[in-house]
Amino acid sequence: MHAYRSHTCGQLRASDADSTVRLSGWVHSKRDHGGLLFIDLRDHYGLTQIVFAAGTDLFNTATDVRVESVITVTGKVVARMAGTVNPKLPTGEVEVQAAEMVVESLAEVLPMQVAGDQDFPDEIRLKYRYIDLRRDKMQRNLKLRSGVINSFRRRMIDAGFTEFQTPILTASSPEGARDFLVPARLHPGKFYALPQAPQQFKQLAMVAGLDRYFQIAPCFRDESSRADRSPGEFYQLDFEMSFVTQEDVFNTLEPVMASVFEEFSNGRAVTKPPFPRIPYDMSMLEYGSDKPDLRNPLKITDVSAQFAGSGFGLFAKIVAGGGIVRAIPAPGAAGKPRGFFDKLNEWAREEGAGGLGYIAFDTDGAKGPIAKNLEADRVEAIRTACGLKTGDAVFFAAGKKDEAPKFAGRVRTRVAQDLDLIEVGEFRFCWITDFPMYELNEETGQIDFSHNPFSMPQGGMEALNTQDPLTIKAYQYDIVCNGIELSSGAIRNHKPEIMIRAFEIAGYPASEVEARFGGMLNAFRYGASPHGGSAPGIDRIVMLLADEPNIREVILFPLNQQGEDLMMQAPAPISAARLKELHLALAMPPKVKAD
RNA sequence: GCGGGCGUAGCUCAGUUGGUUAGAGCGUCGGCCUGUCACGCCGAAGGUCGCGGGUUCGAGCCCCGUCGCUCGCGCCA
Repeated sequence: MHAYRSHTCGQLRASDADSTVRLSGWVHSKRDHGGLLFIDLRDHYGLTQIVFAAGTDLFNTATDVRVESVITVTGKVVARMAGTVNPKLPTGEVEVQAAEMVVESLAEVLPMQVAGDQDFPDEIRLKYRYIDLRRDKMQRNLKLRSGVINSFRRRMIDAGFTEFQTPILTASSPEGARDFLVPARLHPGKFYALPQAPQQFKQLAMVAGLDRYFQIAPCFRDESSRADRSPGEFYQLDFEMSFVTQEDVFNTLEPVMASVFEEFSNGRAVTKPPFPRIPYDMSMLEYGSDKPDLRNPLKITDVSAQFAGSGFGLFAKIVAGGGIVRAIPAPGAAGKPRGFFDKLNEWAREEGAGGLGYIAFDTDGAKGPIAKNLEADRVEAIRTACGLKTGDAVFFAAGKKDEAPKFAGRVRTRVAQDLDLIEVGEFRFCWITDFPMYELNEETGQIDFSHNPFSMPQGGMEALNTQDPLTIKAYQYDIVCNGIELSSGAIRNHKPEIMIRAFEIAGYPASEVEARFGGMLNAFRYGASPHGGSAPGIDRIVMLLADEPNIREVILFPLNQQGEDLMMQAPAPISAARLKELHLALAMPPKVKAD
């Protein structure tokens, strides 16, 4: 066995000239000049140019080695001649004159190229992920991911937290998503669930007196993927604290989050703590979303009153029928050509809205179909309510009470994009607070939990017993950055009697609560500290910092959108013998053939 | 489950109003080249235009169906 590298491919500098070195790595690119051959040798640390002189066996061997083969080269480091220095490479002042070469591994013709910046389809990238990962961008993203996790871990420990591991084979948790299940061989007909989050375990850790827990926790949910949501599995910075109020949780996480982002932001501005706290109701009104992108300066106003009983019959009718009208400002848009407004109207129809009305406040008065029919004093009232001046325009999202606010939010995003108002290169954080405890299920007419049933209701038992359930808020909060929800969290309900009452309102009898969550309820009967926490998503944070539009770009070996691993061929059928051992029988849907 | 986009050489893409033998770059193979660094130059191979059906004298292009990938909705408290 020969010796491998004495240096990495990113290491050599002018000061190393005249020393003899040995480098190992991948053939990144070859430039064959007939009598002279250059190879850029690549490893995790960088590129170094190797020179092969003509007329030797070594030269012929090197000529035949395909790109992405792995070689070890021994030779002398020489300073490059004037005019041949490559300023783009840190090692560009030197090159290695090859004297010996060992071919460690020959590469066949590649399904995708590593050098260059050509794009390849995800199917190929995922099937040959080990080649895709050789590319510079992927190496940088994964190093960033490691750095972010390391930084979180250090800062959490510095903040007095201790890291613990919670079980992977566990029982179904109350997160509300579909579980991944694992058959229990020793218990026929029974299944483990993979944790959707370590929710109950971290709460039990608080009851155990561990005071401040955190974990870089793997979580598993059997739900559809999105660009910012990987199918199946993801990682959270899961943490929980005893004897804290909501403000204590905010004050603990904010400096950790802000400093991790500052550490890796590359000069992009980061919101300084304290982050803005926006109550859920206000967020839905002003931003039309519970995860507002604060880089977008536009704010929505409710103008239902201005249209009630007005001359603009369409909106007047909507308001009379219990609907609402929201106004989205479009600063400076009054001068835009008719096509600008038509295009948005067409977009709104594609979005399923009736259309997108507008008023343009031009120098010679209010313009547009709505302004023609709406009384002048009402037009002026809208202008004032929205804080608009001459030259501005305003769009209207009108509809049902539960639909119009969200549509207004999409209009807000779209208008800001079209007017180029979103400040890129910034990280704008906020907390969304005071989520409703319950919501009305439109289909069944019943009252459901709107978020986490284990949150403490604001007002406690008294609120549960005296208030209209739909007006009760929870100590439940989200942290949002640039319109992306990084995490939900809550002050938990640690009182069994309040929990049973809270479930009773949502239609669950005490017996069922005891049956499903008896473990945790019991724990709360033997002395439970009040506690709360949160769990920011690691993948999304790295995605934001890496400025990547898709979460797969920051995951080592991601699944595709269908939840398949094209490289490892998962999921895969299992043998009849294994099925028998697990006491399972398949009942295939008619469309799918068992393969 | 539903909707949008895409599917042409190994890869990225072009392909006119439906009209002769479907093109380019990268990659591959062969040849030339001693200072390149995405080297350059010459040449070659490589195509079931995702699949099936239809319209037409004629389909990569139009229509219907279907499959795959992707983005979104539902779902994800």
